[in-house]
Amino acid sequence: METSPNLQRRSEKSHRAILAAAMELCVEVGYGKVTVEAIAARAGVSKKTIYRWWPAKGAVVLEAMVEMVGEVTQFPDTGDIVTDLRNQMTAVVDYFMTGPRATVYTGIIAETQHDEALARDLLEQLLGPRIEAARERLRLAREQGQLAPDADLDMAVDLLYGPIYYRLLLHLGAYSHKQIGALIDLVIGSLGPTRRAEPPPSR
Amino acid sequence: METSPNLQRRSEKSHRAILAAAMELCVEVGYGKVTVEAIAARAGVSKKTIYRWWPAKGAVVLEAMVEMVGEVTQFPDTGDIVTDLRNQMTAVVDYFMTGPRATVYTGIIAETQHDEALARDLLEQLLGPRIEAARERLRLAREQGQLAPDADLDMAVDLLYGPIYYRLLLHLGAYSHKQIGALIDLVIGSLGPTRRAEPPPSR
Amino acid sequence: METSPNLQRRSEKSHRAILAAAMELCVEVGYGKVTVEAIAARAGVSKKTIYRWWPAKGAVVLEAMVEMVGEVTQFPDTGDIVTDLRNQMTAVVDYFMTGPRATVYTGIIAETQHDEALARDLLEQLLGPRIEAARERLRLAREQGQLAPDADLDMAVDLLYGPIYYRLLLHLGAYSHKQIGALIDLVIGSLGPTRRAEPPPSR
Amino acid sequence: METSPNLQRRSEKSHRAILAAAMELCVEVGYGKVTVEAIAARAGVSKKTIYRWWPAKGAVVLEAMVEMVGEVTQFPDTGDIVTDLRNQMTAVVDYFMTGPRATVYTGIIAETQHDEALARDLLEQLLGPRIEAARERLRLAREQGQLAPDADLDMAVDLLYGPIYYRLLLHLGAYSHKQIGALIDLVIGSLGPTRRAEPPPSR
DNA sequence: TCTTAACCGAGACGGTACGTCCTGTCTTCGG
DNA sequence: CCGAAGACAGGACGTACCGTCTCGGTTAAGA
Repeated sequence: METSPNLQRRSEKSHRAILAAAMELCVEVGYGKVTVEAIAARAGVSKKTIYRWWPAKGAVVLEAMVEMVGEVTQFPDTGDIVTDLRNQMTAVVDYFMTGPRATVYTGIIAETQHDEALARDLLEQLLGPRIEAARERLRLAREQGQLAPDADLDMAVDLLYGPIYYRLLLHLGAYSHKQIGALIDLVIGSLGPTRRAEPPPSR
Repeated sequence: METSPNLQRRSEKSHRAILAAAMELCVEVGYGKVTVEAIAARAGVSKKTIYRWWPAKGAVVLEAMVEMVGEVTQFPDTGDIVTDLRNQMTAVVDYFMTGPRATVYTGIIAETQHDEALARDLLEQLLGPRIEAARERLRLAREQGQLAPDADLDMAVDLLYGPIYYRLLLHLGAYSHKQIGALIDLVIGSLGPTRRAEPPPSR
Repeated sequence: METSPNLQRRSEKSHRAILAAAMELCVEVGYGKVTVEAIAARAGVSKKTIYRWWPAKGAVVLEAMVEMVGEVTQFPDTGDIVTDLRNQMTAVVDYFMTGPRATVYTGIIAETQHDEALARDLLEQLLGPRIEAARERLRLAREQGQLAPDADLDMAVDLLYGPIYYRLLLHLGAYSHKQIGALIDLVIGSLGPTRRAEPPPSR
Repeated sequence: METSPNLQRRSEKSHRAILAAAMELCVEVGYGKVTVEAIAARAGVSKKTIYRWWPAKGAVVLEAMVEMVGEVTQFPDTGDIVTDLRNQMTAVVDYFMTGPRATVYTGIIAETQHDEALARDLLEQLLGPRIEAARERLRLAREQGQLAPDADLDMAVDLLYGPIYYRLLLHLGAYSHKQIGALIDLVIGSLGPTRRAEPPPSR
């Protein structure tokens, strides 16, 4: 005995129109200038319909973004950790951090700074899975001896992605493919099975 | 022949009251909920006076922040690069990325995502000088043989600060002092005079 | 096929609250000191709602006034033109030009001096109908032989109402009932069926 | 030994520049859109200087107007009251109630509706003297037997000027020269030495 | 096949803050 | 020491979105 057989009666047409309108507007006028009213107008939808299904603008755009991501950010496993990282990170930078999509992405991240719920969603739906995938790929590499057995995988992820986001969000210019390569070499090198001399023990 | 012989200068009293009010309010209610109106009211100042000297809320708060920074972020040179980095980065994290000031700082960074002028100011007034100081300190260390002679200083800075900002802005939790130490060891280690084995040539 | 089948109509409650608040405030603090903000606050209404339906303060107050006028200014026909004029003009002076309503009325008239649209509305909604009614009553009197067959009705209206508005707006003191009587006697007398001697041809 | 030798140190140059600027601006953009700031800017004068000598915009413009009036509104006595009234009233209508000066004049009158001091000044400086002159001229005519010995001169003035101001301020269209003539004929006729039949006693 | 209840578009609503404008006062500094 | 230049506090302006709330009209499930 279902209590709510058709609770989910949302119109698929409206749903898609809203996501499409949101993404279009973000690209056209920039995330910051997009308003719920404009999305509704563009989608030919009432504001009420948007607020029925999403709590705020950020959530709409996030869903539109998540939908778009698709498999762009997968690690197509070649067996070599450096190659795989290079492929994936290059794709991420090209897709999310360059061109019109960049401002959409940074706009959402900006919004998460004063919207906890959105921060949670961003982490769960977009970031988390990819961080987890990266860690997984690194773990595999470690098992295969491509990394030192005691390599700190969490820090490895931070070292790989941190600089990229840092430069993006602080307006220091996005990384080029070449710089990404150098970054990966450096990070993987320092975690590699043949270790550098221990640094002087520091308190 | 002076071009502007008797320009009336801004009231120092109002100026200080505005900055103080802005910072207080940010701490009390969070950057996102601060409004120009509230700053004006708190400072006992007309809105016009704020708009006369700053283009928007972000600029006011940025100036208040810059004023507060003082010497918190200096590198008190002990001669050892690792110790100095640890001191400085710990101070930065404690000061900017923890407690009530954190949301102020992330709030401003968020605002720069849709305010180019503010982005420029943030870079010039807050970030730039500190990045430059870090690079300078690293250059000195390299000259003193504490880093490999071909160490890429720009990337070093990215590797040191990137993960910290990345975790802050993407809500992954701020670094502990211990993690900062580990990060520095890793980065400096990989750039140290005794090099790790070359990573396998990639691609 | 209806063109606008489901236009949401204005809230009658807000509408009435706004008009009431406007009139109250005018009486309390004087037309000149009433602001749209205050009307909105008093009516428990957002400013937007006022601006949605009226272009400016003057229009709101005018509508409130028009609504209040009711039948105050009718000509209850007794058959005698002098009596009827006296009744009506006395009512007009008492109602519009004395006591708290006076400043409301003069305030609106003042506003029409730099607001063409309001001037039009004042004429159409308040003044015009009453001028027309007066002319109509005079026409009837002329037909009944109470006025000369060639009496200029337009000028008669000007002569009757002109002095009243003139004294009001130029701060010369409102007419007393007695003066109104004398005015009417003079004007109707000069247009009566038994004419005065022609004035000496001039120029 | 004068105690206040230069109490009246106002700069004649500034004074004239202010009045000129005020009048120019009124004509150019309309009384309602003139601001003290604009007058000061146009006159090359500080706002303070304006407020030192006048209480508000209206007073400045009023003085400018008074200065302009000159002898436009005199009654050049020809011996015939109708002719003299026609000359004077025609001049008044042409000068004050037609063309660009009209909106200046109506603007000031509008302002007097919420500025008592200005109302007083208008009466004393502009209106009063002219009303008095008109009454004086009528008194002379009465003494010369051109009016009935018991003619009510105050009401005569109201009847003559009332309709003109009424039509001006209520946007009913200014009187033509011809209408002015008819108006004068009617009013003087009704007060002339050869009286019309008494109107039927009313009430 | 006919309810009937949720969804839908449209957009009015109470709010809040925006950034601008002008007022009338106050301050600075050059002539 | 006057006065231009203009900064200042105050406060209303009219606008823009927010998120909520009616309205009827449409639609699809289930009776």
